[in-house]
Amino acid sequence: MTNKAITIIDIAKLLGVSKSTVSRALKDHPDISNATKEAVHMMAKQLKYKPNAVAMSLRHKKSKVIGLIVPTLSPFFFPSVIHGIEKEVNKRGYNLMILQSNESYEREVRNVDILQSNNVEGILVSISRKTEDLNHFTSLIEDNTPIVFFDRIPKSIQADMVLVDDISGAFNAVEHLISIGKRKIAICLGNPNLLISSNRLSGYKKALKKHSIEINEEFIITGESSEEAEKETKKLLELTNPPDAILAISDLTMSGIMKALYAAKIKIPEDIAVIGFCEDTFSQMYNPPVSTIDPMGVEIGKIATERLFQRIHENNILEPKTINLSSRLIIRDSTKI
Amino acid sequence: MTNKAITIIDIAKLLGVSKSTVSRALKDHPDISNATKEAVHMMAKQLKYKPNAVAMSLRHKKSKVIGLIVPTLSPFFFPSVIHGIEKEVNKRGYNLMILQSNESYEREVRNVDILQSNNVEGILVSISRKTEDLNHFTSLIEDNTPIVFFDRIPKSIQADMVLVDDISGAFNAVEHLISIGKRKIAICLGNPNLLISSNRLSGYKKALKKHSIEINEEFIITGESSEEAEKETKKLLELTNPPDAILAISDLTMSGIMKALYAAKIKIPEDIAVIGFCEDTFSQMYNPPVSTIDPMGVEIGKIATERLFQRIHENNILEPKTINLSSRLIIRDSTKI
DNA sequence: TTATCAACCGCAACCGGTTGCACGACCGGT
DNA sequence: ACCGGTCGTGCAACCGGTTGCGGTTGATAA
Repeated sequence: MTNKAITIIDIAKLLGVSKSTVSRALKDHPDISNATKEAVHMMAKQLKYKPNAVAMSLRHKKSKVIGLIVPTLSPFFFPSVIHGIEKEVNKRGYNLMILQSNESYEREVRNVDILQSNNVEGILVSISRKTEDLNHFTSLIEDNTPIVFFDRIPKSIQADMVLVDDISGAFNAVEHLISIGKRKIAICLGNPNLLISSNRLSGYKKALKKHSIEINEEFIITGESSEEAEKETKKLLELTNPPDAILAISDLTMSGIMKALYAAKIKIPEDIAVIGFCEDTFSQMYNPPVSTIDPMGVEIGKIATERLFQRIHENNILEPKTINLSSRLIIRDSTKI
Repeated sequence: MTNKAITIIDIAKLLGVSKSTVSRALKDHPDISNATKEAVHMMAKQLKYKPNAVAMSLRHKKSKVIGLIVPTLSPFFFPSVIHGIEKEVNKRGYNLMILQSNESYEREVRNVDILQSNNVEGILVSISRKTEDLNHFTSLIEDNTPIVFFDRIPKSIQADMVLVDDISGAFNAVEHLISIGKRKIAICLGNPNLLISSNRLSGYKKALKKHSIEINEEFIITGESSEEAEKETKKLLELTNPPDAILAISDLTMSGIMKALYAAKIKIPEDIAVIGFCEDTFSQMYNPPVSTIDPMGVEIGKIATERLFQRIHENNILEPKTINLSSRLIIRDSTKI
């Protein structure tokens, strides 16, 4: 937009009418005669007039923009969520402004400011690992800005939340492993600060308890990166009594686990069955394709966005609600005995 | 922002000064006395004043927003690019508005309009498959809007382009396969409308020619989806004289190829070596990890954004330039004999 | 002829900042 | 006492639209 863009004033001058007339004509206001309307529309088309969204945003305090804050854009989960969000946002004629917090509290606060400054009509957030203080969000809520948290949700705040039921997800995965005859079931966790870690762990424990399987602390390992997961898995394999199944908490850890198993020439699922919380696309890339409790990134994005627009359209007077998507267990060869 | 936000007028009233004074005080204008400045800053902090980016954008015709149009947000390539872009954009205090064309020409045109309407200061584009007519871009360029095309570039337009050298990438991949003793080399293409398909194919042919290997049309297959690639690969394997190496043109095709090879219990790389244009993260998920000509999504995003800011800062008077990143050949077990 | 009333359109304020210019106060020098 | 120059601040226009209200015109009714 470095060059001068066409404005309604240009049209008005050329047509010898006032800019208010042009404005009204362009939106078919009944006050304007058909002749004038047609002339204005013609001229607008001819000059390739494009309404200035910024000016309208200033006037209406409505920007038609939704803000999104994610901790990271690295694979695998958040890009999928964005995929789901963008579709819904676009469908409604809105646009998406994406900001990354990079797992930094300060950046997150700054990002909230930026979105406010830009008059976004609603905000979708997955909070950073470092975020403890929630003032930047509570003041947003007090300002009456529609907001929906997803996946990485704050523990104590009155607002909409969208997440998958990780506890039952892990529970089902472990029960599935038990159902195919596995009893020495390991779990590889990710970052312990994340709610998903503790939730999935508790689902894991719950399932073992139900089936009277003792919890073996040696089977609970942590791998925040693929490399770490690989290393820890190798240690698992060296145990005098190694596991016969592994539950991976994320795509990243799954990747490390599979590398370790490949390297050790473990037979999957005969020797060790494998299941993980993997986005569907990626879970099929392994050999064998791995069973998965779909983290449903795309769906989360979709549902969170739908809820946000509900808020926007109903003037933000809805009661805060937590939407718990039940996760989908997809069984593939890695757990088919 | 449903509630009334604090404006400089609020500050002005409370302090009994004019809004111009507040405006100048907030940006440390030398005309304003220190006493006034301090008072204003105090009050601003106290009221949690946030400047209205929309108003400033309207005044300055500068929005601090970069627009991005991609054909799709589905894995694998474009999310990586966005990862690279967002980092650079954010580093410079700008924000990113992301639009998807969904491979539709009409949506692409609409998206260009939207970005113009929002006064974005620059645009990054990877064009849709359907795009033949380029008027929406040429008029942008005539309007003097900084623009950089990446990856999916239009054939005839005077503008900056960023892409990886696919021809030499494919060439090097094939030479690498030859160097490990393979001569019956197949290639699995993707959408034939894409420049990357024809470029990578021509690199493939060039390498074969150089080493006096006859081109076998049976070895040139097409799989736009993973499933299609899988099916076509199976057909390859049933040939009386099947290939001893396969070059995959994308993550998606690689996924299908590997599935077919797994199913047929082909030994990789002994029976068939495999190499593909895969994002690094994903290429390591296979068993064995596959060699790859890194499509360098993140880097493309980074370089394209850097170039765009160069344009923005130098008033868009640069000569159009095509930046050809040379691709990186990463050798992993799938081609290690 | 004059009051009435649509139909059609323009004026001006507004959204929240920025900025050129003018203005008043105060100073020192002559 | 008068002039010139700083210093600090306010006025008002501007960015590009929107909109309440009021004005003009012509036709129709009284």
